[in-house]
Amino acid sequence: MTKQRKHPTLREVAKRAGVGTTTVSRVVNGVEHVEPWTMARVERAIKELGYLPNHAARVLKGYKTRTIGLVVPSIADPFFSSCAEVLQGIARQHGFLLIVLTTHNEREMERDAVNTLIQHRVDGFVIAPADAENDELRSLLMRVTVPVVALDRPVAGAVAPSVVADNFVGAEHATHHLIAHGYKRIACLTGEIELYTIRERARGYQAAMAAAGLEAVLHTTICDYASCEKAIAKMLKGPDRVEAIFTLKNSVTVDAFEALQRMGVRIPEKVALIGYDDFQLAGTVRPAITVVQQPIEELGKTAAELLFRHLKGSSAPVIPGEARAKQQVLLKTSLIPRASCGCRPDPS
Amino acid sequence: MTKQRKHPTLREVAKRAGVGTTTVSRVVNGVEHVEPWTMARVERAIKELGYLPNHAARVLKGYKTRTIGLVVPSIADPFFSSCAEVLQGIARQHGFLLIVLTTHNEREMERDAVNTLIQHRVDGFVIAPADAENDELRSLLMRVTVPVVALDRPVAGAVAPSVVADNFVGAEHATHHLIAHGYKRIACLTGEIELYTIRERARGYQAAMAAAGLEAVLHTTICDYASCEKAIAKMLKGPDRVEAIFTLKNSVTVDAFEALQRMGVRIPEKVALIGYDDFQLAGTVRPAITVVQQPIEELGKTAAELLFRHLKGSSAPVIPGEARAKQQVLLKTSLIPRASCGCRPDPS
DNA sequence: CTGAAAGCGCTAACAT
DNA sequence: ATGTTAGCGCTTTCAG
Repeated sequence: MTKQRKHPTLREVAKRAGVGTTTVSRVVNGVEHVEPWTMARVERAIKELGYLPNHAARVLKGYKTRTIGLVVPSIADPFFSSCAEVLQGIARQHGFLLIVLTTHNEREMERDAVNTLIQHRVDGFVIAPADAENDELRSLLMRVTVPVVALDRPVAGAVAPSVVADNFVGAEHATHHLIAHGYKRIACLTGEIELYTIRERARGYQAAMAAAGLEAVLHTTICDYASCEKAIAKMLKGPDRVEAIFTLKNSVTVDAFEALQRMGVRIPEKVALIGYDDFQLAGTVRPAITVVQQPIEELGKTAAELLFRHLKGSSAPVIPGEARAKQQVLLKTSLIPRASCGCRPDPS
Repeated sequence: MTKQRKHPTLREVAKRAGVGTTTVSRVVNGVEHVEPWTMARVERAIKELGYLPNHAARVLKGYKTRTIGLVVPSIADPFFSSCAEVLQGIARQHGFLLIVLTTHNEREMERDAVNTLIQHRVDGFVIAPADAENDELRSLLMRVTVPVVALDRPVAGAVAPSVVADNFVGAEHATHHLIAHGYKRIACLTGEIELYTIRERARGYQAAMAAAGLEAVLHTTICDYASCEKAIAKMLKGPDRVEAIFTLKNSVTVDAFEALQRMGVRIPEKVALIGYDDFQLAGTVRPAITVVQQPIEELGKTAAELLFRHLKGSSAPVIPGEARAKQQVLLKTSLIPRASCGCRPDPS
């Protein structure tokens, strides 16, 4: 019952079919100039041996690897996993494989990830850089000779085209919305302020507040439920009582909602709430939470399409670094008005 | 400003360092017997050229690819993306890469995925089979000479070791819990009954009902909010009014909750609810939803560890198919009692 | 301690 | 229409 221990090679197929290796290669690659009869025998041999071409050998011969990479902070994060899903789908359509690497927003892991991808000779990759101002990453990317697309966060110096959501305008818009409701004291809660996206959102909030002549109240150190509850509890007492809260990331939105609920603070009557980023039950909880929704699928799709456009276009010699198209795509977010901002009286 | 267009080769490094290719290879692979001075020069050349070994060439020489695959229905699904995250992390610890392939539970895509992985000569892979009874997959897996681990769903015939949660007992337990609360008419709602996991859960529900001498009311065609609401509306009227609902998958749980809420049916007073699978806001909504929680991280971790144990162990010739260890790991689920089952009076 | 050379499996001239 | 052959970049005996 001994099965073949090794993968059959093209030569073995050739021998079995009684033909030369070239012929087998032709059949495998669907090239013409093969007698139907020969072809049949070769195909039979292939089937019998369960032959599958050795990818490494093909790559060594100069073939593309037909593999792309995705470098993201985390794949468990719904945002990035959705992007990954889209990217994987499009890659598959093109007959490409997807290698996923996570960085947890650490520069070192990011560098390793990119190097690994280069070493594996991927044909291109998509990356959500931990830090836009990372010089090491920039120069690394500069030397890369395959297409690279930045996702969700740009790379400074236009080293690669990028596809990002308009965090600034999204946050500005949400803040505006709160202001239009008549709230004056609007606080903004977040953590991970070191991230590009969060910083942009914070800037948007501040800009909207400044434009309305309102004082910005920005807490950037909310890292868990406890810190969130504490911050909110403090904001709710005293003469400067906050009337509305704008949370800049999903986890903080949920924590804030939970805290408000536990403290028995009615939303939006006592405090209004808007969160950045939509999530599964945002419309189901009571009150339903108003959020800024990001075009997640579209981000992934656009990045993928951009990548493959460069991939297909660059059968001509690839241009590295600065000469690359400096395409920067900025995608619109949308405000999903639900109940928590005060837009509608809580529905039945 | 012309950058090198191609990747530098080992030979180029050798030439530049004025040594033979063997020496460079030794330095790259950290083998001894290299004069410090020679080593220094080689390392300098490597740095200057930005040399990274060509993975394909190494593989062709018989190296392992140090790559593993993951074949799952969807990577956007929180369950599988969490598994993917864990797997990726463990792979990285071992210096391995992760290739992700999605099947959408379609046999054809699954077959293609496995073939692709074989072709890429991955060192092993984890797969969540669309269908345990798929003969084609079974024979395909039989011929595979690298370690394979089934995740979340087993493969019939013990063709590969598997790591799955105990869906049957989990559902049985939840149903028991409802019965213990005194409910008699307990309905079970789900879709995708063709999936192994769902079928097991349905069996668990039926077993528990039968054991209690209760009549099972099983709806297996809930596919969206509308069908869910309709089914619930019907169950709520008439003399056979349902007292409790057990939903077998996340989306149905959420839909059921939403429907009950919209219809103004109080939970758990009018109808109790337990859902299979925990989710982000299950504890935050009011009433908080009682759920069967799966050990997601542990599933991923166990599968990964199993895979790498086989990977490391099998430096000895690999045994294909039936001879492989028929390890079947069954992981416990846990019931998270919250308010929706009637366990606690709604907390403040 | 170091280098020359063989060959992994495949494709693509170049014969025939 | 089909076979022969030379490498792709690397590791690895085997000699020096």
